[in-house]
Amino acid sequence: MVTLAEVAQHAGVSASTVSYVLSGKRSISTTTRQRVEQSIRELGYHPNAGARALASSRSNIIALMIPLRTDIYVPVMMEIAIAVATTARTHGYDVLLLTGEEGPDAVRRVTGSGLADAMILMDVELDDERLPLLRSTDQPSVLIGLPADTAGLTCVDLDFGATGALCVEHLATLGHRDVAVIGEAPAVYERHTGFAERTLDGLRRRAKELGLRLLHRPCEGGYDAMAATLARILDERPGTTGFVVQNESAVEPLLALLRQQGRAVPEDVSVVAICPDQVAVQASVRLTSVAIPAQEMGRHAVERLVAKLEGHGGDEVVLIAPELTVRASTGPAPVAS
Amino acid sequence: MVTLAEVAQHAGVSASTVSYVLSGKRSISTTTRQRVEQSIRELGYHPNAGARALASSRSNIIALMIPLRTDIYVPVMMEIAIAVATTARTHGYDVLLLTGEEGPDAVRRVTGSGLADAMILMDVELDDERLPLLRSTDQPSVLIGLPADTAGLTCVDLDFGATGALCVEHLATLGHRDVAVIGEAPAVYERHTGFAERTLDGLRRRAKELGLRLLHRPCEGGYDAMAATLARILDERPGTTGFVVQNESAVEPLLALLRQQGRAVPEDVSVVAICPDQVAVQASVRLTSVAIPAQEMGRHAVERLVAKLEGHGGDEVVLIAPELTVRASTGPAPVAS
DNA sequence: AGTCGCAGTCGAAGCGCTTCGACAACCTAT
DNA sequence: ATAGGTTGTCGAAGCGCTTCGACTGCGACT
Repeated sequence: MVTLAEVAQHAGVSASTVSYVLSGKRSISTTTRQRVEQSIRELGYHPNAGARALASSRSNIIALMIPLRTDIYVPVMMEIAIAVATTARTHGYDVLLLTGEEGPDAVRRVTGSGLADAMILMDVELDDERLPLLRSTDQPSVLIGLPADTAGLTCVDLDFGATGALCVEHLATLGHRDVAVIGEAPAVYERHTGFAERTLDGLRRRAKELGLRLLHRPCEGGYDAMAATLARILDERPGTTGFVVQNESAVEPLLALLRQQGRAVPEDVSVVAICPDQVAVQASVRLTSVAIPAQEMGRHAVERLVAKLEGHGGDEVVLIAPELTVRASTGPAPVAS
Repeated sequence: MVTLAEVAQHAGVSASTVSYVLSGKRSISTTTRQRVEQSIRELGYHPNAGARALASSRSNIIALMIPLRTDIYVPVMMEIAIAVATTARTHGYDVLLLTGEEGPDAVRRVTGSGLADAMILMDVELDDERLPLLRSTDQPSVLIGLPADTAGLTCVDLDFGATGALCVEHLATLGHRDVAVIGEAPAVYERHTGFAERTLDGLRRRAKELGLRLLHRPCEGGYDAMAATLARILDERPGTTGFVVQNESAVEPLLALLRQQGRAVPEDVSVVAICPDQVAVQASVRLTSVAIPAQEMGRHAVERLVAKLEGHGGDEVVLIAPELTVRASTGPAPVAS
């Protein structure tokens, strides 16, 4: 284990000089710098993270708290996590992975121990139990998702309200009057996850403004659940010609079921999905969709956080504007019979 | 920020005593222990991670290196990552998330800086470029996946060879003679990912032993790719009645296409999948499958690693025995026409 | 009664780094 | 020529913890 002192000795300078070469916090003559860098390379020196953290009270670690539930919107979470990790690296930070399991205790532990300099929370509920703690510490943090009360918090999220509105608008423009919403699993609404409720809000509001009839049904993923849900919808509103789907794992089952019932997409019914682009493209019908910009969300979150850590940039809510991409699953409403 | 010294003063003991109360490395009288614990609670003390790491040269952090590619077997990776994180916590470790992006450099950085005490590598290729480094440091590590040469390494993986064999056996028992394998994307084979090649090996070997004809085709996920692949297979081997699928995102497209072509599952053709149970259960036909035990793999990996860190347990290859669950997608081969 | 061992506690020496103040050497302006 | 400012370097003081050796009583041996 090579230490700073050894590098210093090897280069014939003092330890502090080596430190300044590394941090760039004081000017160093070119010759000295080069000599030191040379020694660092020759000796294969790596600064010790613990010592650094102790002396500077900065760990250069960002904690990322991901939801424990592995059953829901997994690819999105994964993509965000990876985007966070890679973006963090470009700013010189590493990422500590926390699962929701510990709940608020994890927040306490991490802030208390100085393990991480800051944290990013995912899967934020409207009235999340971690928020009071977060507000009470001076630990910089960013939420991915939008709680009910954003006062004193920095949040990054897709504008799900606008997303809902956009879906309705698209279907309305095509002449659809009866629209069904296939939502997330009931559990997601029960724990008041912001994005699901906001989407629904946006859908309802815009539908009302445009005079559409809207039927919302939560739906577990999978074929059987989707079959039951679809049957109920068509029973209640036989004239439904437009679908908005906000549950990745219901998309393919829905398409299969529609096909099976002889309803052609997009000739007879139109389907708009809210999902990552990859899902939309890989489906059996290329889906008109509003993308969930997972990477962008992860990147933004880290960038806000780094800004905070560097002193500039305060609390702020970043809502990413939704974009609807028209593909092959939506078309004009069939002429009413 | 409360320090050890403050706790010590508050409790009327020396700093070292507090330290020993915390670590349990020396015996402490019950009364002293209680007094110290009381002070810790009252002051809300949290040991400083950096100081601890510096003094003890142990960070209590495990690094987890996940593949950067988000396009492939994502849910499995996510599930493993979460299992690693939660299992690590139960042993008092936190998890640092590294993406494959940095490659071998990440290994160097982490071992060099003492940031982590040990590491877990996922998505190991047969001839992985990180292995030489791993062998040359004394940093404990565990691989999830199996490289070509396991000498001096600890590995945890599903026994993919046996998995392949098991799939073939099941189909053979049902009387199928012509079996097609829908494999992972070509890129997966090109970079010599162990699990894909081993599965193929197992499939081929057992098929040969049992006298089956086997046709292997790599396949990108998604509907279009699957359509093209299926067409080629049926063109080349019209008598194919058994399918083994090892690409989650090809499963549903395959089922849809078969249905569309009037081939009933399981009456006309049987399908065996290699995928997490959740996928098998949620598919439009409940799939006979060999489960990928993601959680178990993550848990095992951490437990091996902790054993190593505590000094017992050396290098070892843990191959998890595959289990095939019969569901609704396989049945007797149709009588030959 | 004297000795040994052990449980329980303390003091002090670091762990490897950052950072502050000091200082020497040099370069301008006056 | 001198005061003042820069620039580059160094020494030393920690950061908060762990851990080693040493010390003090005490009960259990001979």
